[in-house]
Amino acid sequence: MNVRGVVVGVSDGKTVSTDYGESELVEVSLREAESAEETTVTLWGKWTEAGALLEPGMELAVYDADVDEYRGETRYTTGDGTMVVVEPDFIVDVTNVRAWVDCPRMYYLNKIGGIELAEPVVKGTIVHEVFGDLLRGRDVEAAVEDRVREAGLDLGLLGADVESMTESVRQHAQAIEGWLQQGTLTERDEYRSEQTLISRRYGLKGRADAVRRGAPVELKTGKNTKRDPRFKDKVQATCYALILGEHGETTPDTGTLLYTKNAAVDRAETSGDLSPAKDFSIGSGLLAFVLRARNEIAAMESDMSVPTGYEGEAKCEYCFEQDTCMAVSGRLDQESKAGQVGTAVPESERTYFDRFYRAVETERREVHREYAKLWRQSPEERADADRALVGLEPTGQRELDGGRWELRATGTGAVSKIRTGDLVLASDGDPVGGNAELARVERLGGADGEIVVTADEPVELRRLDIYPSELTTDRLLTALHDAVLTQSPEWKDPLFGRAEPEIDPIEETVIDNNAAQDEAVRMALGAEDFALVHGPPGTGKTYTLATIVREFLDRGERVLISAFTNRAVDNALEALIEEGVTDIVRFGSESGVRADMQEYRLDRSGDPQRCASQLEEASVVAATTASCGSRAMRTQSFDVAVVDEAGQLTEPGTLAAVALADRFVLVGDHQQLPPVTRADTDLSESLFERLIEAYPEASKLLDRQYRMAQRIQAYPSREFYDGALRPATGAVASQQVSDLPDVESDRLPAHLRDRVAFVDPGGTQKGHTNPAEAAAVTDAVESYLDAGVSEGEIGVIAPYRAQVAEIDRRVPEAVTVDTVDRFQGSSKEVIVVSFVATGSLESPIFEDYRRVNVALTRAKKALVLVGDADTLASDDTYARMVEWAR
DNA sequence: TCTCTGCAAAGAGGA
Repeated sequence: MNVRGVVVGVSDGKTVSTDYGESELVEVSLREAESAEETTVTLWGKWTEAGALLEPGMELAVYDADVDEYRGETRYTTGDGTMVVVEPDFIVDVTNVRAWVDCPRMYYLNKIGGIELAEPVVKGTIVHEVFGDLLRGRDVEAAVEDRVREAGLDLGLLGADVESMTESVRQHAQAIEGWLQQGTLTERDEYRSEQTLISRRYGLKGRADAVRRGAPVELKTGKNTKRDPRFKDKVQATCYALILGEHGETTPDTGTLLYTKNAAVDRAETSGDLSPAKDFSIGSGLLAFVLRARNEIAAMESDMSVPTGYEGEAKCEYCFEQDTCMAVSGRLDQESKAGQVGTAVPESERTYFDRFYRAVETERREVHREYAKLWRQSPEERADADRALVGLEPTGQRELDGGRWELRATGTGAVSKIRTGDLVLASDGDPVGGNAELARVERLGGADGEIVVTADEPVELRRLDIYPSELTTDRLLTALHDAVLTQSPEWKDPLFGRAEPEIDPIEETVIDNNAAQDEAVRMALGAEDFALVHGPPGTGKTYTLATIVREFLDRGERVLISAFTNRAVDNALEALIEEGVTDIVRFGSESGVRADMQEYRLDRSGDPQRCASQLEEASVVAATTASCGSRAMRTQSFDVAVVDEAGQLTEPGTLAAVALADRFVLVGDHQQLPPVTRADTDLSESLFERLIEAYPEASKLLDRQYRMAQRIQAYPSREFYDGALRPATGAVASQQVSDLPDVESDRLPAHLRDRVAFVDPGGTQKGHTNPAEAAAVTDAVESYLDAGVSEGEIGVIAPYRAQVAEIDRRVPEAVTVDTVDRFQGSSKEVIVVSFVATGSLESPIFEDYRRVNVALTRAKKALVLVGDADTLASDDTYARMVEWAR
């Protein structure tokens, strides 16, 4: 029997005499998830360790428990083959179990500090890729050369020599080949490389290097002359065996570790066992052990405590990370088995670190909840199936040069969040238990409805799921680590309120036709610590940013340009190029960078020296904040970081960029959309907003807007900018649709002749759509088209994606229809907004008034609001908006 | 049923 529920209470452990001698037991009372009834589970023997980890409120799953009838009530007890899982919804990565078994503190250090760029790591990555290539039947020489080439930037930053790296990788590859040949298995079908494995049952995920006849194979590029694999390596392979057992009919009873460096060890000098491949047997004891280790991690993460190292058996004197461990322990004043060195950062910084650490980890839990959506199979459970495209019909697959596969299918035409360029889980219909591969979306919803993805292995393409990645959360932690632990006290002073930011604006005028922009530039150039540029819609903040960057460059400074989204980074670059700056390196993935910026993109493959010097010698580097946290970018330092759309960035997200520089300039608008987070935590407020409130004198408001007619900007200015916003010129103030070529405003219906109009079609909200509003929006759009406004000059904004789809069906294709969130940053001559809500404004989407600000301020010459006037009037802010618009 | 973008991930070493 399986039982799962929330822990209500845990008894003290006790020792009892049984037929088999003395035994330990712990009793756990659970409220069952299914029945909501209370029941008791008795944990025996080693499973009592789980009892020690449990706290009321935590979840527990017990699989294959024995059932007892005790005084008429059903009780459960662990027996042969029972598996106990603490907090099963917390998805632990297999490599983390490996690190934890080695030393729990190592797990924590890896998490907060990331793994630094180092030659063994880069070589390891290359050899793993070659391993995959060989399993897929690729020629060794070609694979080695290609994979070394691809690591060009990393190798260059390390100053590594290509020839010796290639030679070394070749030796490792030969060890792999030797192993492949000596096996009796020759058919490729027996192998499966780099398989993504996700366990719902045990709360585990990972990528097995290879699976051979259903058993895990792990590649290690180190040497091991013992006969047995290293324990932590066995643990890793056993985790994969556990997951494979869940998905297949049986749990594999052996695993293989492949130590490829053994092949290069001089036989004359070593007496040990130099065969690279070492098999080991996987018994029930080891399977239960790895699960208990996984449980320890899940329990520790549940209360977010910090491991000390005493939890494990590791000997600090043998540990390569001993120095790092002591330094981190010292700086954060954490208890540590290795001890502490150095002085602790001030208490306020430790509190700050802790506060944001918890916020990021809370966010991580929300990412984990998205895994649960992967295993919802039935249509009813797929209520929010916009995270997946299901019911695809495979239409073909072919092998590409370099061993990857192109997979094709036709879709059902359903809408989802999946977009071209996304990393997704491509599967045969079951992303968890079936055949699934990480894949890249190459094409989506062409005219023929065909979907094209590329993956390492062929899969019958029947379903695509968004792959919940922890990359962002991981990088927020490393940014926090870098800022708090490695920056100087002086750098941190104003961030922690110990000193006012110093600004000595430069004297000379830079922008002579806009006083606020000019002052912003002069402040930014004269900032000792940081300066803040507050740019409401249409105030030329991107131009101001580009001018700031150009001025810094003229003074010989090295500048980092960053923003949360690729789009914002590319926009900033575009403005900089217009300023005549072209000595630029755009750091980012091919799919992320806009087509017209590809020529500036750093090619990370090729000659190491060339790759590295392109990055190191660039006076301007542009990257998203997520990329700023990458290993390569963390090796770089800048005089100044200039961050655009800073109001959209979490505090640690901003730190990822600014921690790479001596000083920084944040450009943004905290009255527009805040950072996107899943959980409501300290991450919801941007660093920009915090600093602008703490140090208004370090900020400059750009108060002249070049976008909206005066009639349009009136309400947003009053409501969101204390009335400080005004049109830059008379022409801006008085613009109207009849200014557009071939537009005759007398052809517009009377109610649309004003620059701002309100239409109440009297519809009813249905789910997240309102068909009557969609029709009214379409009418308004048609009216403007009839009056001569061209399709590309009209935009439609709705709060929900469902309504966006509803409207999109009805209007010509060249009319842009999108959610508020995705419209931020752009503008149109004519904007029509659909509010959807009728009856009540009780939806979180209406709570944040900044969203309305964004919607209204996209319009230049005409703005039409379509909504239910009575409903909107039920909220003061919206009531004022209706009054203004009517 | 709220909105959303980033990211390949996992990769090493030795008493």
